[in-house]
Amino acid sequence: MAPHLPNKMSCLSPKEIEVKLRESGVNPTAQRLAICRYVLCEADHPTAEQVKEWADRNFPMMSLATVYNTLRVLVEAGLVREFRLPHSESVIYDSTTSDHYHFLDEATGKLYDLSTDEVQVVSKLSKRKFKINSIDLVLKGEV
Amino acid sequence: MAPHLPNKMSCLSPKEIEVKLRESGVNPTAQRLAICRYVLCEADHPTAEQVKEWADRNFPMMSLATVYNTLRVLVEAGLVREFRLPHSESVIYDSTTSDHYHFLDEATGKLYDLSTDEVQVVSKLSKRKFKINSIDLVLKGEV
DNA sequence: ATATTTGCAAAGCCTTTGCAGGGGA
DNA sequence: TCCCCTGCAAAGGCTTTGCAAATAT
Repeated sequence: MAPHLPNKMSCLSPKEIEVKLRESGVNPTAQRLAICRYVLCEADHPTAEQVKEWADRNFPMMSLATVYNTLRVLVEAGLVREFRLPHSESVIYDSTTSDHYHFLDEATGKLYDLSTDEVQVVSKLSKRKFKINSIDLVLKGEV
Repeated sequence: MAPHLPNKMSCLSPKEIEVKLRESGVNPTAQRLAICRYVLCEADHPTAEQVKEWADRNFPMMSLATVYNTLRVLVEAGLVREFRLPHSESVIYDSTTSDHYHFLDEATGKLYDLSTDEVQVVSKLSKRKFKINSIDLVLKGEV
């Protein structure tokens, strides 16, 4: 029923996450590892607030600033992408780093990943005039 | 060079704007007419701040709250759409109410309208499972 | 007279930043 | 040691809201 999740880094071990951080030039501190365990594996398009709530339950004493700082570090390292939905104020963090799109269930607010096989964007724009670097696509409707 | 603008309500007369407001169930006050003159005709994907700057120049003594309130009224009346770009904090108001997409020139920040002829979204999702109500598409790159 | 609308100021929400203390290499 | 990280609190940007005065019907 749900579209499959393209290239999501699901269920990496703590050790694998640590390696991943090092490879990306990020110092693997305890807080960063913890947030990665949640954001890269367990979470599904979380907001910073949801990460903070998770931390309060699973890694007490982490400040909100650290949550935001860590998420920014992960984004800069390319391990996570961030974006906003058109009508939401919060940034959403996405651990799926390959090209993909989104389907927003307007009834529940749940966000599904869509592969570039399931949905395609066809441009008839002159490639000489328009150089496309990336595509943000959100289909909105009901599942 | 720029893609053509689909269905933009360009250069309506004040009288036509007034009629449009009434038809949409919006009381045509002086402030609302003024903002509509800018947003529906002159402006190009303005933010609330840009509307306020325009008002300061052309319709002094209009408060920021009135700008926001009026924009919300216009959105609720369906005369204007609002959305946010993935990496911007500000809401953008769009007077083009027919289906269309956007191209963001990452070098300049300028936003172009794209018609659904110029760019198409092809869904291979089961129509039984996914009912698509609307599509938000932003191509990012350089012109 | 009654209902809307305006405008100021204050609050709200999400996010970032300054700075001091603390930890790892 | 030295550098980076953490965390608190304060500030920042954008938007909304409470309420009284002004306006329109």
